[in-house]
Amino acid sequence: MSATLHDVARAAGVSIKTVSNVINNYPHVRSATRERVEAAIDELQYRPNQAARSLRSGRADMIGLIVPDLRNPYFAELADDVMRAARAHGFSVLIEQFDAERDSELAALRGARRRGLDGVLYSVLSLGEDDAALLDEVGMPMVLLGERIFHSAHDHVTMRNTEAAYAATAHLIAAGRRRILALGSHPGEVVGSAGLRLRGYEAALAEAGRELDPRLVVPVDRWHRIDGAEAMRAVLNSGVQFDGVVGFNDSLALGAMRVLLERGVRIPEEVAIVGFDDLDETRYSLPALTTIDPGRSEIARVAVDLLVERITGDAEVAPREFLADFHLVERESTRS
Amino acid sequence: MSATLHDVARAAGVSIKTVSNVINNYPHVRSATRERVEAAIDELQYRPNQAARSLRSGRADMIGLIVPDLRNPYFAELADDVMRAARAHGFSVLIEQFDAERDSELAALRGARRRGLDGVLYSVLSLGEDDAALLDEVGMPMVLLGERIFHSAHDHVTMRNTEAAYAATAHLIAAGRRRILALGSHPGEVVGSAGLRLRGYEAALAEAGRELDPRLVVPVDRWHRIDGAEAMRAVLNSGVQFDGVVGFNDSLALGAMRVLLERGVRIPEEVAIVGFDDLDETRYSLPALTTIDPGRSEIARVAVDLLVERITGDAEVAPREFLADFHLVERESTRS
DNA sequence: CTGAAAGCGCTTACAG
DNA sequence: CTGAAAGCGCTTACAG
Repeated sequence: MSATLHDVARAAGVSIKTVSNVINNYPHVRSATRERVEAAIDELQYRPNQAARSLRSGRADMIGLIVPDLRNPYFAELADDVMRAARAHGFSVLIEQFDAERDSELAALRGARRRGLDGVLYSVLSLGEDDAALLDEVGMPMVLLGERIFHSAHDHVTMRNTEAAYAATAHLIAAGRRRILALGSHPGEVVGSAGLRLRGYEAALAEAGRELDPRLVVPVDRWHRIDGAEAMRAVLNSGVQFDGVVGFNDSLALGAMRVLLERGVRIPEEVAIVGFDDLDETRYSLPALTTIDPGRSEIARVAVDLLVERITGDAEVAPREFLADFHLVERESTRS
Repeated sequence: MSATLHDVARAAGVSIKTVSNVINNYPHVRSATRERVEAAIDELQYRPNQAARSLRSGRADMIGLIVPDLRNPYFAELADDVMRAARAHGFSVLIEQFDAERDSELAALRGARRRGLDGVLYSVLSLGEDDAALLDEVGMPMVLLGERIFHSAHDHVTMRNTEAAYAATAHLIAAGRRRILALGSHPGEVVGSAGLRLRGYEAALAEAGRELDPRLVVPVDRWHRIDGAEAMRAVLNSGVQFDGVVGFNDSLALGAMRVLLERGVRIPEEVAIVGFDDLDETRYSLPALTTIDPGRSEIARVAVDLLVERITGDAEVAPREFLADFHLVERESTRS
């Protein structure tokens, strides 16, 4: 078995409390004592037992990240950002994925509790406003990412969906595009990302004095590449004319772009495209995709900061909302 | 505070041992007793304290996955596969990323120990054969993924690099390609993936009675998209003629493909390309990329199985090696 | 600046 | 089939 605090204390000729003080960088330890203890630690290859520490202190120094799917590059990049932010606070990150079904999402939330985490970042997907009560059952500090639940008692970090979609659409209008497709709507949705982004699209058209042509608002099921490709195929087959596309995320835009290129449509000459998310790969597509940088790394950093504050500090602060700064990244797909 | 075993025991009128038996599905509990205990658990919303459980049992039911970088889709997809495999055994996965520097890799290994994990899956990058001793210091069950360290005392799960590269190259030869680029070599490397794949490339040429033209073996620094793009640019500028490319991974192949398309080279008519890894996105590139499916989900499953066996079972079994089955996935980039 | 004691909430032996 | 006791390895709160 590996060495314990007692073994180190015995070897260094001090009490276990003093060893604990050294390990936890308690400042008032005489430096001679500290050195003796450190020598014993090295000698015995002592490593604190995390379970014992956790049991006594009530802290695991670990947070959960509950996301739909790491194969989706958006969440993989978010996970990377979150892990870096957490590390800066000395926290590890346990990632829990869930599938498209609601039950799987609830199971992931319950799992967080079972695993003895200190708190969770939860990227809401299927749960809606009616589920706010379920969130309270999680029973630990939680920060929400994403859009669905607006009136919950939790901190909430997200992007400026509507403003960003406005900016993306206005960018195409300024480039002289007359008929702009909104690719990725979820009909009937109001508070989700799709609803908010559609609002920005509409606002930009209204601002420019354009009529909204409902045939240009293209609904999709999910926001994966395949959905963008299929929707674009349907649009092309329907004969609707357009010269610009606002993809509600990069995957949709990339899927649509692939179909356009396949059909021999020139980008950006005939059709200009903007996406959303600034995925790493948008820099490497051909043409490189103009997109909205939603401030994801800022979102990750702020979300971790808020969560750590809840974990370590006063839990009685009122729920906070943070909206990250975004900006348009202009690349080849809209450059004339 | 939340309820403890004692609270439940008191409410159900039994000892804490009986509650523990119910929670752990110990079979010999009278069903009337079980029901009474379960009612008390529901009533009090009791959840076992994971730290206490862990301290007493010596098990955390958590494994580490140490990988270079989740932004790299290969590792994101691997992480997804590993998490699914681990869940089937009731284990969670703590992901620890490291950067390109050796020190960061060592820190990740040390962190695994500090976090009280039961074991780790470690995807070796910078550490070499000389570091085998360091691996033993990790002091917990470990399964290696990848190539670098061959003679270690640990289980090792990997793909058939040489055979797969042979198959990729042979596929291009069979399609009538005469001058095939090997994109992604690491000069001087023997036991790493690059060395092994180069060997397969060479073997396929030899088998077909072709001479090896050293100008067709293109070294790169790392295996990211940008490296494939830059290397391809250099090749095109050098004037070396070729009609086929074996990219040593998909990212290199996709980066090279982008540059070829930019220069107006037709794929596959003028140049056919094969990659390695079967990343999700190779299905959606234009043209879709022919690639090697290295059996990654099998690798993840077997690696988790071996690790769980080490954790729960007899640790004295000799180190095992497992090579996954691969296959060539033919898509547009080589289809004539 | 350091120590002796208590106890976090479980599971593990053992007993009956 | 169930119970009473011990103890996993720390940190906390207190004392000096």
